[in-house]
Amino acid sequence: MKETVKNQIAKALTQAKANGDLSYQEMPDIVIEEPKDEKLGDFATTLAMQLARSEKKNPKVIAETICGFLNDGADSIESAEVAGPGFINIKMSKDFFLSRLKEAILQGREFGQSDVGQKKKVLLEFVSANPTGPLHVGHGRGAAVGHALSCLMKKAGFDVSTEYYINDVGNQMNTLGRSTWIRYQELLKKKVEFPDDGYKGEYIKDIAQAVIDADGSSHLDKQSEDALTFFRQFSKDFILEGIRDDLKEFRVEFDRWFKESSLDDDDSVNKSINWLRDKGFVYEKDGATWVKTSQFKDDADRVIIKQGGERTYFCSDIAYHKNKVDRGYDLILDLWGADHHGYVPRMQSVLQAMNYDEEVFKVLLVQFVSLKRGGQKVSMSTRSGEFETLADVVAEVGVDATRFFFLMRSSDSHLDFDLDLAKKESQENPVYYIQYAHARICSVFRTAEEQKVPMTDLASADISLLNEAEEFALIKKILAYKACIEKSALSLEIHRIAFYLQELVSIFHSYYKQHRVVTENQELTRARLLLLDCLRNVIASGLGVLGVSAPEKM
RNA sequence: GCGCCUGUAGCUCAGCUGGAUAGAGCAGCGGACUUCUAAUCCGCAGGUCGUACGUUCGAGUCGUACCAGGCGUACCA
Repeated sequence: MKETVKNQIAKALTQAKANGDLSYQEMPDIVIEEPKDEKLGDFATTLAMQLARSEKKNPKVIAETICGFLNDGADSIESAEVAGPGFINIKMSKDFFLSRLKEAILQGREFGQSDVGQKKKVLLEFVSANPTGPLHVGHGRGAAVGHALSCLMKKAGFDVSTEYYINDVGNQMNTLGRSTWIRYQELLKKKVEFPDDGYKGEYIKDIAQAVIDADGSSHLDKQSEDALTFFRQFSKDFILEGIRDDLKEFRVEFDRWFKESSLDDDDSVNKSINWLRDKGFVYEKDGATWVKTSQFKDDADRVIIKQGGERTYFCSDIAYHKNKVDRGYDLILDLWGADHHGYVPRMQSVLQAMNYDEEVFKVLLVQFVSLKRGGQKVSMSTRSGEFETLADVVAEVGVDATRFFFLMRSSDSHLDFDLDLAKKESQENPVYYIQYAHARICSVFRTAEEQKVPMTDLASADISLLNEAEEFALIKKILAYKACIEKSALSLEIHRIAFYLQELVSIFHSYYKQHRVVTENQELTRARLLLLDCLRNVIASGLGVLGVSAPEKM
C-alpha cells in the first residue's frame, strides 16, 4: 500500500525538480508512516522536514510545493495537506482502498502470504530441553515462540524446517539413570542413600514405578553397571516420550528430532575437532583440550575435552552446529533461554573459525518466565524438583490461553506468568476477545443464512456500497495484515501479530455495535458480509500463525 | 569487576527506520442488551517514559555516565 504512495511522492519530487522548485541531487529516502490520529489522513511523510536543510528552505514551503503536485491529479490520492511544522498528510481515495480490498478478497485464505523471505532455507531449532525431566513453563515459552515463529516465517515466504536437539549423552544421563535406579530400589523397600546431586522430582518415582509395573523386581539383582545402563535408557525414553506428548498437546511439532548421540555414529564430533586442530585452533593445557575462541568474539578460550577425557557440552555442540551449517541452510536460527546468553559468543567464534558467514548463524534469546501462584514465585529448577510443568499449566489454563500469553509479549522481556490471574482472567483474556470476534462473524453468517440472504457468489457483491467510516477503518486495518506479517517475520517479533489482531478485532467489535450487517437492504448486506468474510480469513490466519484456534461458536 | 536483557499509568505491557496531544488491557468509577453472541460497546479518571547530561529543528526512541531488578561470567548441562 505504502509503495503506491511512495511512487506518487517520488513522481511529485521529480516534477518539482524539473520545475526548478527543488534542487536535491539524489532522490531522498521517502518514509511513509501512518499518522496516529486518523483524522489527519491515511498516510503521512516527514520528507519536507528532512529536505529542509539541504534545500535551505522552510519545510513548510517545500511541503506546499510537493502537495501542489500531489493534488494536481496524482493517482489514488484524494488530497494532500501541509500540517504542523511541515508534515504532509495524505488522504487516499475510496477506490484505492476498495480495489485493494478486492484483491485481498480474491486471495481468500492466502491473503497475507508474502515472498519477502525469498524462499530462503531456514533451520529453526528450539526447546531442545534436556531429557532429564518434564518440560516446565520456561520451555513452554520457547516452544510457543519457536513454533509460532516457524509458522510466521513460512507465511512470509521462508522455507523453514524445525528441529529439536536431544542431549542424550553425558553425565546428566548417568545422574538420571542413577536417580531412577535408587528410587526403584526404595520403592522395593531396599535401603539406599539418595545422592545430593540426584534428580529429586516426583517424576523420577513415576518412572521407577513404571519399571516395576513392567518388569517387577527383576532388576534388583543386577550388577550396578548393568542396572545403570538399563535405567539410563529406560528413563531417557520415558521422559522423551513425555516431552513429545506434552508438545503435541501444546500443538508443537518438529520436522526432526536430532540426537546428540547420532553425532558419534558418523564420527562427526572427532571430525570437527580434527578440522579445528588442523587449522591450529586447538591446543592442550593442564591435561585438557582447548579451543581458541578468544581469537574471535569470546573473552576466553574454552575447554572441549576435560582432563578425564570426557567431552564438554560445548564440544558436541560444535559438531552439531557444523552439521547444521553443512546441511546448506541460509539461516541457522537457535532459540535459547536467556540463561544461555553467555554461550552465544563462543558458538559464533567457532563458526567463524570454521569460516562460515557470520550472517548465517543467529540466536534469539527468550527471556525468563517467572511463574506466580498466589502471589508467590514458584521455583523452576529441575534438580530441586519443585517446578510447575508445562502440562500442568496447560491443563489449568488451556492451550489457547497459554500460547497466547507466551506470544503476546516481546520475547526479550521477562514474563510474569501469574497462574491465578491467567485463570481468573480466562473470561476476559485477550485471546478470547479475538476468538470471540471470529465466533461473532460466524454467527452473523448463520443469521444471514437463516434470513435467506443469497450467498452463492458472494465475491461479486458490490463493495462500493461500503461507506461508513468504521468500515473503512476496518478495511485499512485488514489491508495492513501483509505488512505486519513481513515486519514481524523479518524482525523475529511474534508479539506484533498478537497486538495486530487485538487492534483489528477491536475495530470490528466497535463496528458491529454501531452497524447491523444483516438488514433489509440485500445488496448492502451482501457487501458487508463479503467484508466480514475477508476479516474472518485474516483473523483465522493470524490466530493460525500463533497456533491458537479460531472457533465458530463460543 | 565484566557481559547480556529489562526499567513507560495502581498492575501487566505496546510504542515499527527519531516526528504532531505517549497508547492498550486489567483494576477503579459512570453508562448501553424487545434488534446479527454483553466473552461486547461507549465515556471518565489515571504519566516528571529509572536519573542526569549530550546529539537534533524535534528524543520514550540515538550516545555517554549513573541508579534499580533479572540472568550469565565452569574442565555443569
